[in-house]
Amino acid sequence: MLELAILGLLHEASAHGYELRKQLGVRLGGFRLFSYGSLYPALRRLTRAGLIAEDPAPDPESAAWSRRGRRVYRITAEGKERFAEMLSESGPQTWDDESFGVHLAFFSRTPAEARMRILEGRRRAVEERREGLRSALARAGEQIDRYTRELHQLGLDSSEREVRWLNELIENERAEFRDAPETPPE
Amino acid sequence: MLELAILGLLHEASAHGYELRKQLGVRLGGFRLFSYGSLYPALRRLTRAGLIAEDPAPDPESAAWSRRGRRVYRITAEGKERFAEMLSESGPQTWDDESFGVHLAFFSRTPAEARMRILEGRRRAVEERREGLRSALARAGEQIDRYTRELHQLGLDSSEREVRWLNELIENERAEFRDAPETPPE
DNA sequence: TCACATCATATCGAAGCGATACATCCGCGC
DNA sequence: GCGCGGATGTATCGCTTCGATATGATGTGA
Repeated sequence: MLELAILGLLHEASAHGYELRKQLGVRLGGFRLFSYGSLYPALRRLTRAGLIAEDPAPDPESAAWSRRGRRVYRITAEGKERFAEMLSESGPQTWDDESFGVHLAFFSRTPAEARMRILEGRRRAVEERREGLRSALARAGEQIDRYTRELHQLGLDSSEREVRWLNELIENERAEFRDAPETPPE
Repeated sequence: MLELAILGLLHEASAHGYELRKQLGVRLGGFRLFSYGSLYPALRRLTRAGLIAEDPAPDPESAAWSRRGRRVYRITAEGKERFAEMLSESGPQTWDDESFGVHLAFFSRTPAEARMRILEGRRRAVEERREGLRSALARAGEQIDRYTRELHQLGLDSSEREVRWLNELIENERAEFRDAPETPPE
């Protein structure tokens, strides 16, 4: 997850760890902020795997870039390939809150069919949750703790909203695809 | 988090691991389901800490209880104490989605003042998120990726809803407290 | 009777967290 | 021009949780 996000950001511009973390906060709308304890190990993993590489010490001329201690990373060709693969993957784990959010953040780089698969998968997942909550609220009725019931109600409302939101996105995708069956503009 | 949930469930009835996990799914309205890889280590941790204890092999008479391999746990006096402490704790981490959900699931065992602190803390946290999303949507406007903007919009809507939901709960608490200043019934 | 689902415990490696440590750099008050 | 606090920046530690997987007992129904 973090690795997908890092590759996505480095795809746009080289950066160092600290900055990546800030960017991530912006891109993911604050719904997710990875800790340094995740970030730095991830950067090392990616480097070891050859998906990113550390930029050499910068030109001493450009003083702004040469702050001591900074380690600037760039994405490699292999990294771009892997990124494209990951973007298009779609499975149960792709549909959970976290992973879906990250995928959406890089959706404009995702091929149209993969976008569709991911949106529909997410919809199925949210619908399941919605049905689970519905039946939990239906059965039980009074015997369940009132706070739990409130929580279920909030969850049900938000699932319903998200399904509607997904329906709109999906409808949009379809419309766009009708207008431009090849890779849609972005 | 898991430990709080386990203590809470065992407070109500002794149980074995597999069953605890199922119960957790019900109690938390499916919004959270811990894996076995978390559960069994947690049970061992709690046992080592003396907060729960393994029930001795059950009376061979009661066949239903004596299924081989089952390890039934009960909460100890120390565990009950610790549970009460944990319930009333309130800090930034108490206010994140997961932790808040678990706390809410055992809210009827939580003292009124602690309930208030937790609800208000959660409200502050959600309001912060809401403001962050609002300003992200305001600035940028067009330059941000449209999918990201959609995600932000969904997040904003759901924060707004949750704040309203929290306001109602808080108002309820206050009303209840006015009617019965000592420990409210439940 | 035998196959299949469910019940049940358990462990492994990987990923992420929160805290913390430790430097450096920059702007601001003095 | 000096120092100080806050932001910048990298890094690691111990811990929790996850998902996959192994293993076997028990119930159930064709």
